Amino acid sequence: MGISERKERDKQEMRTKIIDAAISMFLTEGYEKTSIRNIAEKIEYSPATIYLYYKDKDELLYEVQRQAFEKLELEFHEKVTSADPMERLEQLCYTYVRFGKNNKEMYDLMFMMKAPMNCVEEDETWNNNTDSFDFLVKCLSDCMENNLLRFDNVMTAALSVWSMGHGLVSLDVSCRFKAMQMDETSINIAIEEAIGQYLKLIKA
Amino acid sequence: MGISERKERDKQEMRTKIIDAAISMFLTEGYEKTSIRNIAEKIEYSPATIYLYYKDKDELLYEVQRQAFEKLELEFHEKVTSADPMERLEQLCYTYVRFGKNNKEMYDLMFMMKAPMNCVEEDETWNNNTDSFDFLVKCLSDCMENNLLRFDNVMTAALSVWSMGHGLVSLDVSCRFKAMQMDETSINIAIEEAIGQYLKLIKA
DNA sequence: TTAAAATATAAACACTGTTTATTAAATTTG
DNA sequence: CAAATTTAATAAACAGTGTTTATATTTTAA
Repeated sequence: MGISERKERDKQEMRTKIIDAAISMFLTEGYEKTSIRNIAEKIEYSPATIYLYYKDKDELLYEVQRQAFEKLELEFHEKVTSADPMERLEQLCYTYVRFGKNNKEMYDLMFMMKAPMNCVEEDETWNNNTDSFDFLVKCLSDCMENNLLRFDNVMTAALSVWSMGHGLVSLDVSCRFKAMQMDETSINIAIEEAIGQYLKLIKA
Repeated sequence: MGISERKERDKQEMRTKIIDAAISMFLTEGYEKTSIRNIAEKIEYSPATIYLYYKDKDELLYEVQRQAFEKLELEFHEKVTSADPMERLEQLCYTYVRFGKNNKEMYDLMFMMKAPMNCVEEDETWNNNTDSFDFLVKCLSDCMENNLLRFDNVMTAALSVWSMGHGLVSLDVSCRFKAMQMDETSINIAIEEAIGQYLKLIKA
């Protein structure tokens, strides 16, 4: 029965073909400005064909998000290498913010896009990013077990650290730091300073 | 020459009619899902008429943002009333976060929408929100002049405080706290805790 | 080789923001 | 007051969107 296996391979190949085109276009043009027709044109298939492999445009986004979170997690495992818990936390924070700044469009798809989150729904779909989040929680627990942090609740700690990191990145990604009359390099410096400062503040 | 004045009044009235419809629809349905045709239908005019009063859909958004920032500033002046600088900072932080949580769709238009910021352009358009930001800077300066804060640079301080506040609100608005397996009330409590915690941390 | 199943697509539907040519109304001028 | 002109509103069209359906085309099974 090699035939049905080859068919399955072909199907996966096609899905990959589509998602690769989608990724590259989402990242260069953004989600909204990328149309199914454009993706279809890029892979030289008709628009309707895409709907044989993905339910709708949102499902393309979910898959892209999945891969993006994989990439973030990989970055964590590559860059958060210290044995010292506190040093690990520092590496984690800098890695997170730099990941956002180096992959702005991707960061937008992961953490800022509101459209397909659909606050209401129950969603199996959004079991994403828990890995990365768990990574943070683990790191914070390690610090707090050794009384290295001025937090008394791990979840509040995680919420705080994440919010600080996300605040810095997302205001930058959405260009809101324009409100501060500073040039780009000054802002970049200030952002790194802010992280360092924050890390000092939360140290016990 | 009362005629041209009445015409000017009529024109303003029409602009108000349009923007009021736009606001209410942006806030209930969101910017993307609100169409010019829907707005036109609501005010019982043809879609093309709107273009006689506003250049395009983005210009509607800019006007809505302007009014939203006015509302935030008003809230600041209403709720940030203490004479004590440090107490003022606390009031400011809580006011900001609660404003975001009570006006999620509006907060999205103000601080999260990427579309019409157009990072590149020079924009006179985006002289918004500087008032609110200046309010924060003033508040922080007052604190720091009295050595009440563990910051040594006002701009870094402003960047940090804003990022923390924005991080908390925007992750909530965009439903990303779903990654933490917590119910809504727990998250709301944790957010308020995080602010209190942060304020303690930055106190000298 | 023919019948059946899987795959791809053209065409259509109901939308979108925006522009243009046309019509209707209000105002100014002779 | 009537005619000419400016102003205001719109219908219709353009080029685009996500998505569905009915129609080929190709591949597999009998």
